[in-house]
Amino acid sequence: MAVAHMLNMHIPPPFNLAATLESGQAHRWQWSNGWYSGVVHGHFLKLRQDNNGIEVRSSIQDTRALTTMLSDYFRLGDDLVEIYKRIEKDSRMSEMIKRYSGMRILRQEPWECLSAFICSATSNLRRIASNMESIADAMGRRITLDGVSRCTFPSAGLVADSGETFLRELGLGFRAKYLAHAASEIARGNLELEELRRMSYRDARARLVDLPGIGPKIADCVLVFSLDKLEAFPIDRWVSRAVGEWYLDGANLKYDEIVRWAHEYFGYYAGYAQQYLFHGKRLDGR
DNA sequence: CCACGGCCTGATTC
DNA sequence: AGAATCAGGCCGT
Repeated sequence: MAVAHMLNMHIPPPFNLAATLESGQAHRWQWSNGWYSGVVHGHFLKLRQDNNGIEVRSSIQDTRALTTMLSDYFRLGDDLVEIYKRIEKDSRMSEMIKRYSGMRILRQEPWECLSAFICSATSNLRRIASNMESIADAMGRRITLDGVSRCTFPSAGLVADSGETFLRELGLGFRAKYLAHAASEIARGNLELEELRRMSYRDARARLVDLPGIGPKIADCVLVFSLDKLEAFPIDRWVSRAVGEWYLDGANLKYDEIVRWAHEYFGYYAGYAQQYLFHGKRLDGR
């Protein structure tokens, strides 16, 4: 068995690993004995926050490559202090920022992110994670670290080859058709997710919404959590409640009207504002 | 354009 | 206990 390599990586405060990994944006992190374990870019990683940043255990010996990968994944280029200044428009947001200070938006792999949010329709975090794990276990490549094994998330080509029926058997329900279709579009070369990264928010979103089973909410999630569109403002039931109760006094606005409001009110970093509203409202419950 | 039922399925609620 | 209800939506009518 391969030996685990260790790395201590400095991350300037504020940084909150737990809030970042458990705020519903990524779906394959598991907590056990003080460590978060997950698979990023085909590598099995274990992470633990310490005073200086994070401790990392992995099979990667090239510390420079690992540091670059994590810096990209955690979007360390985003200056949280500056972002807070821009979105802290009121005491409510101030409270959320204080409570979850250091929660970052991740830069996930687009295909995996798209898959997760296709699975998210009328589902819940536990089941989304279960679906993602089933897909990985069925088609991914098995990798081991510290005696534990996980699987990489399979390529769109592999998922396309597996087919809708197989995905249904994995428990995706009506979402199986949508995931199979998206996988097929990518495998055939009709859709290149990395191209969306270079497009404007509007154009990239229009391209995603074009796919069956992908509406504005799922598109916005993929755009903000994997394609660098920090102005995307996904509105699920929690964000809808938060905005309705805290800002719009129950006004019955439609999805894109709320998005427009969010852009005017929070500005470019509306996506970050959304993450704090979502996390806060969801943990408060009901 | 708007409203509403239906969709898979597993956990939770009644 | 067994049946409704509800989950980080979207589609078709």
